[in-house]
Amino acid sequence: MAATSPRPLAPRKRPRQARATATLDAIFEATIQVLLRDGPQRLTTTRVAERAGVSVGTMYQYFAHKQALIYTLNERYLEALAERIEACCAAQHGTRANRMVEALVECYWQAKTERPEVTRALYRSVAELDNVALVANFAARVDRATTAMLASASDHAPADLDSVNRTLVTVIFGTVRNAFERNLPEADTEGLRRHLVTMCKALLDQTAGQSA
Amino acid sequence: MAATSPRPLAPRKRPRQARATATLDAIFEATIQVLLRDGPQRLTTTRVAERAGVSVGTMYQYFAHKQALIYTLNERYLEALAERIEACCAAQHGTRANRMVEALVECYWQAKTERPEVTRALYRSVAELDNVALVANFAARVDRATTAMLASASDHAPADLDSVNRTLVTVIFGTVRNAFERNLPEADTEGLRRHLVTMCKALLDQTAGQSA
Amino acid sequence: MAATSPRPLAPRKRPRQARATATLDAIFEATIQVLLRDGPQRLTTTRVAERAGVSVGTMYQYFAHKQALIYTLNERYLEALAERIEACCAAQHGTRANRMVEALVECYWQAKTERPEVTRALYRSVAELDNVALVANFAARVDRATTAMLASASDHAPADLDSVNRTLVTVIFGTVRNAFERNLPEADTEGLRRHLVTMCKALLDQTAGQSA
Amino acid sequence: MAATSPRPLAPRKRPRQARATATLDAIFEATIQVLLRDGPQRLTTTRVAERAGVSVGTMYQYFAHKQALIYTLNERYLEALAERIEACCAAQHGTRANRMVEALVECYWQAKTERPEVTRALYRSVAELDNVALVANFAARVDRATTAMLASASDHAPADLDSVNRTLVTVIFGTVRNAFERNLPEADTEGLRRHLVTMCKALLDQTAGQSA
DNA sequence: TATGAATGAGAATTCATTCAT
DNA sequence: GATGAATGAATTCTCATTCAT
Repeated sequence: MAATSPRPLAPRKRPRQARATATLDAIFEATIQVLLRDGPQRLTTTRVAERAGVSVGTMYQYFAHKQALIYTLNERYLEALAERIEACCAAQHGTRANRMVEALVECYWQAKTERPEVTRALYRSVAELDNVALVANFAARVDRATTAMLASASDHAPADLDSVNRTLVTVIFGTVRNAFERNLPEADTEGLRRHLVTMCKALLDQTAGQSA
Repeated sequence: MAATSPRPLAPRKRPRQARATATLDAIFEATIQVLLRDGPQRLTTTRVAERAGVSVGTMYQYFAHKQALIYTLNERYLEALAERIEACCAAQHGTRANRMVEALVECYWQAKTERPEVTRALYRSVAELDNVALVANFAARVDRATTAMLASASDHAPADLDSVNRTLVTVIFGTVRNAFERNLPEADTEGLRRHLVTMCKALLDQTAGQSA
Repeated sequence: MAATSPRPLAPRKRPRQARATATLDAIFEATIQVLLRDGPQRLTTTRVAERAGVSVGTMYQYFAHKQALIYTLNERYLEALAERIEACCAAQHGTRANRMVEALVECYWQAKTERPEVTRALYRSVAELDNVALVANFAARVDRATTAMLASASDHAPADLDSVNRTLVTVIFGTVRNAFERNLPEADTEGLRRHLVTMCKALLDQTAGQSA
Repeated sequence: MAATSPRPLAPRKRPRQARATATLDAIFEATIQVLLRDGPQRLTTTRVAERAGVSVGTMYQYFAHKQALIYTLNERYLEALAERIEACCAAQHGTRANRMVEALVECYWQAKTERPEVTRALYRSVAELDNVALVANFAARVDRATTAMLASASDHAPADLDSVNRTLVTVIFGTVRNAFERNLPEADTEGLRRHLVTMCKALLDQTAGQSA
């Protein structure tokens, strides 16, 4: 593909027609399928196109190069995830901190577990690209949402809100990822999640400046 | 995940001569260097060989294929890490649970942070291969060590030791990984770590069956 | 024999466009040329592609691997040869057995001698692959054709048709191959052929059950 | 190996000690085994050495290069075969032509069938090298022996001895080879052989100038 | 003399990308 | 626009041969 450097990672065209959207969706879905079936090594443009039922040429109408495809796929996924988290946070505004943490864990866990293979596939594909910007951007968005949520807690005002927030997010996201990596059985997963909530609440308790 | 064909991943020959051991070490080190400098995409056998100062042919005397190289590299790393954790756990036998957790976090954090670029490089390279077995093996070893440690605690006997142990390990390892992924600045890292210890201790407190 | 792994030997894609058919033909012809010029040892994919005036990549669009190319080349050749023999046999239906044998020797000899270098090249290339299936298939087809022909002879009904047929085919084909291997001069070839016919007729005579 | 051209194909040293002879034998036997197990494509010096229980280095003490090994192997085999045929011919001196032909077929068939896999392996390996000289030399030797035998027949003097002899040899050798290639079952083999003898005798009959 | 580690040219194969139809 | 054949640089991997020990 056009080897201009730095290469634009966004999709070439914004879909205007329904047909284009359908094609894009098919391509994204195909990418995930290939990732799952063949692994990141065998994720080739040809395979994706074939699976998506379009020609390679068509794929190149939508993505200037392969990296752009993977990038956009992850971007899309993180975008949806971020929105979900934002919604969850917004919904908890003004409630008690404990409920907030419960909701956050629930929301994230749920989002990751709905289509576990997809989660797994994307975890692997991210290693393919220079994802620093992507992840940083996602993290910033999430931080903003969770911080705002926590700040609105009716019963809690930690001494260092940012720090506590960062810990919560890092611990929750990291734990979920590790659980995936270890391939924990369903049974163990449930206990882990309860423990995780417990631990988060404990952090809130111990970092509470003064109750409101 | 990836349907890697059942190719043997172990190294082809065990080094018999001193020269061979040196060669092997050079190859491993070179792999890490290339991984750091060029990223997993540009990790080619030629590049590794060149950097290691040997010929490609030599590399293939020791590794049946590229995957085997990456696999063995990770295996080696996890082996060393496991040993370190085992030593740490052994050293804490019989102490109080709180100290144990502190030591575990300290040990793991330290191990990962000593050569952060290496850690990062390996985190990325491991996505290249079918690492289920590798990770499972490492996890089992660590679980054994930490469980034994916790069971020996002078002041603590959780109702469900295995479950608590699993949570602790998952949360600690996951948090560290996520911290790496988010590329947290040194300053924030310190606070995160203190929080993590706090949370782990809290879990121990709340799951204590009866004090000894 | 050789434990060739069960890789599909059929061509990867059937040509759909005229361009593709031309490409395929060029590749086959180039393979024969390289085989003749450089021998089976120097039959490399690069050389074939170059000679065919296409890129290596193109070759790999049509053949999954080098073996498949050689296999298909031989298959094609044997296919044509079988058709020729079948036509010859069909043309002799109902004639006298002696004429049949004459025709068969003539037909086979002719087919092999038209482009002797090609014949020689293929005899050598076939050693490269696990040709059991190929040869068996060809043999079965030929056996069917010659048996049917002999069975229709107006003047002859051997006690054991199958056995006689097998001998005739084996002797004729084997003799021709050996003549090639010994690199017999044109002059000697003529006599050999006459003798061969004589011998085949003699076999018919001596195995005749009863004349019709 | 030393790339002098034309390269000497004979073994580097004539074995003087028992040890050397044993090593040579092991190498030859290993070559055949590898040929059978892995096919001519995978016949590598390393594999042969390993199978023979010697180092590659040692192999290169005996053969200047791989071609020399294969060449010598075939040479050895053809040498033994020629000797056998010569002995057989000598033993038939002065007998009747029919007996001669019977003996020749019997002898050749026997020699090829004793270790059929070896025969098969060598048939394939010959394609690897420029065997014209080798085969020509063998053919000449055999021709001399069989011609001399036939010339001594008590009951037969063909008009054109050379021509008849050539035919006999070509037909017999070719038929046997083809039988191998077709992988004929034991049962069919027996009938084929009887037919072959019949045909050879018929040729003698029909080319007899005058009985002695 | 024997060994087997090292070599590196050369072969097979892959795959992102282009472009004529 | 869409297609898919063609491209060829880049990559993996092989193996005959050498040479220090």
